[in-house]
Amino acid sequence: MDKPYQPEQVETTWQTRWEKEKRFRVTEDIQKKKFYCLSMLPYPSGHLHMGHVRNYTIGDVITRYQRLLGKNVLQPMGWDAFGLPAENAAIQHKIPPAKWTHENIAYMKDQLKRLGFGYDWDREVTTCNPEYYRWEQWFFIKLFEKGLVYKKNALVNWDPVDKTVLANEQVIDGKGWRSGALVEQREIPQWFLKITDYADELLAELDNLTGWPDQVRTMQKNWIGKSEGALIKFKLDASKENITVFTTRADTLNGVSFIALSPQHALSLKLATKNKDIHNFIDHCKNVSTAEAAQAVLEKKGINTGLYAVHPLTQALIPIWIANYVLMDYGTGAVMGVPFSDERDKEFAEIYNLPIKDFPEADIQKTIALLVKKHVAERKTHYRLRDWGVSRQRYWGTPVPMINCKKCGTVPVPEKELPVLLPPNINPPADFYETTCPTCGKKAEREKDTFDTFIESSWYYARYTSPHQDHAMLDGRANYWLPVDQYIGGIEHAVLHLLYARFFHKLMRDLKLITSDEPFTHLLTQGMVLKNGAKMSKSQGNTVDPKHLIQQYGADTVRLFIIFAAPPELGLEWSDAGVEGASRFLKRLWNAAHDFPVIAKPLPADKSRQQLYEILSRILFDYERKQFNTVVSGAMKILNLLLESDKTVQQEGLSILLRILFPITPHICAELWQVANLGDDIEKASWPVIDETALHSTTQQFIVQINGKMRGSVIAVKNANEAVLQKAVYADPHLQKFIDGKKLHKIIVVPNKLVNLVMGEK
RNA sequence: GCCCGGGUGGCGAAAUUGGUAGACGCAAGGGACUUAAAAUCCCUCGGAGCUAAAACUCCAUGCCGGUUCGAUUCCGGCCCCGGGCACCA
Repeated sequence: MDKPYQPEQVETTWQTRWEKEKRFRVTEDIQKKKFYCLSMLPYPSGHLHMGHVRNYTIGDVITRYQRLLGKNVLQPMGWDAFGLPAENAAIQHKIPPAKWTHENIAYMKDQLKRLGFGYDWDREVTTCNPEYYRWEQWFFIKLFEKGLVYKKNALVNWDPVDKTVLANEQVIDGKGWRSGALVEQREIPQWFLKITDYADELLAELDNLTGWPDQVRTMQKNWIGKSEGALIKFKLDASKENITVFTTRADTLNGVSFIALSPQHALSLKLATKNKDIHNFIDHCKNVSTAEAAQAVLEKKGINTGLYAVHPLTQALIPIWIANYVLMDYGTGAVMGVPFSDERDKEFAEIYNLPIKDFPEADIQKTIALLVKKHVAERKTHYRLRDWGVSRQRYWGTPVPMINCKKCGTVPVPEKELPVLLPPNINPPADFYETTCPTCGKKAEREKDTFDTFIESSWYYARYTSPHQDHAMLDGRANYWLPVDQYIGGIEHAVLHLLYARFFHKLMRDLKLITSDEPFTHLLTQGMVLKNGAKMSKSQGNTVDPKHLIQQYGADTVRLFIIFAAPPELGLEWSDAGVEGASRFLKRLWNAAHDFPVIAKPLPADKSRQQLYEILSRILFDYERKQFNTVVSGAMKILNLLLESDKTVQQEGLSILLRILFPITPHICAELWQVANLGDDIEKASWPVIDETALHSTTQQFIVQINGKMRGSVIAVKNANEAVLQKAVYADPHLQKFIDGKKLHKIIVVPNKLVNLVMGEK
């Protein structure tokens, strides 16, 4: 009687062995080809969810596959540990954010280990530890010294009842999520990184990122949004002032029927001081979240300023309005309203009965050239991309390492005083921020704000390469491992995280910390694991904890199922059904490996062996294109085939089967490799290759189509030509009725696959 | 609203990228084994028509149209679902 398959026992055995042998610890080895495989690090929210399992299983499959190909593979793991949920937990359950975070990390780390992922834990990064964020503070100061950092006023969501700044996520239908109060946009001073200085390079290099999905490259291209247009000046009728608009359609200048200003435009604000109606309108416009999506769906509203601008060509007077759909962040905060050619302008014009002027559209480039010549316009390249606001009015984040001195202004904290540590608790004593100015020595105050957590996730991948380095942000090891060869993470990060990380890489390069231009050469954007049709998230309370599945079926079954359920890039609606099938397959594999005979060297040239290698060649192809779900189907086909095959192929087949499944279900394959007497350690075996002799055959099946419709098939010699195939088709009794009484016009042959006879009436 | 994806049996999906639509699996139904159940094994399984059964025919990849000998795949238009929209991560 066979020994029954007990996953937990098998998995513990192998996990213990791998840990003891430090199997996944790697060092720089110039003799071997390196491969850096990275999965996006998790936010330690409490438990792993199915999205994590999917992400990390894909990463582990690629890692173990590359190891079997003989490469020196680095696969690290860490924790994106700063963020809003820790503060919410602190408020709701009175747990300090640090305690909550570290407990979550301990729990989730256990879960990752239980799933058998091959990480080099020696390189673990936890972003809320001072050893990590001190280098972020150091780096920020370097950028400040280089002039890549500046401070300016910017809008935030303000909850007037709770008296706090709200994240966009915390604004629901324009109201604060806890207080229910109508939010207000409020202007406060904030730090910005000059990502726009890098806009051209970030855009141009997208063309070189051929290992990235086109989808992501397109999204980033559109996000950067480079557009060639013109600045056009409109003189005010009643004064010497001007309004400058940016337009990509200077050729529509003749169709202008109004000028629309953003409510935050300097002229709008100036008018508000004198005119109560305008003041009230601008105030009213503030009652909306700063999120672009919220503003884009607003009903269009405006107010007439009573002022007029002079049309630069016709000298006609054009009314100036303030409109809620004009964004201050884009262009100059003022647009020329051309209802005839622009949908939004048209909608606005219809609401306020502004004229819609008909005019012939002209060539844009020629018109701009002409307008420039007449001194009416100035060529301007504009980017949709805005500088990155990195200040957050929060406790649980990296403190901004700056000091505000009344006399000297803003001064960086001296390098030797880094790191600037977090306050001891969420409501620090008033004197906590008191300090002295490093320049003049007088009393001064430290910055209370912390950094956007996107900063931590913009360079963690580099820090993994230089673990335990206390004297520098990165060291020489970084250039051995970077860039990352394969990055895997959710499609929801297609723009923000991946663009910021690219930006940071270029900043680190320009500060001579690394030499490469881009951080990630290949990117796999895994589809989201959905529950009830929506993204699994803690705030929606629809996460699924894999804990019970692992307990019931074991890690290999969970890994196998999540890989089998859908191709990596597609969304996956979660359902527990189907896990049973994965478990059943592993039991059948277990039993088969115990039953199959050990035979020395038969290698018969039979049909099963040919099929075995046909399936294998497909599997090897699927590994290369990372379509792992069909690797699993292929493995199932091989097992089905072997169970029906002659004993002579069974051991050869099993050896192949275990090796191609090993990256997906490593524990059971390692165990069965020993059981089947194939060796002590499956990782010492080479990756399977195709035996061409097994595939050798002289004949081939050809699909027969008549007028493009499949009507049967014929067997013919390999590489058969038109004449041979025609003869075979005409000789086939089954195909007679499609041929009789018809005239052959044309024969189309797809080599070794198909023949199509195009026929008509005689 | 704007940008990017997706839509194929009851369900997850496949189709080596323009050439056999539905591989592989789940669920379901029937059978074998069993005192019984579980487990396991075998068979059926998109729809309609025609059959005693097979064979065969037609329809079918969100909807409408186009290109092609041939379209799930390419092009145009629409509908629905998901992701992102700069302070969720």
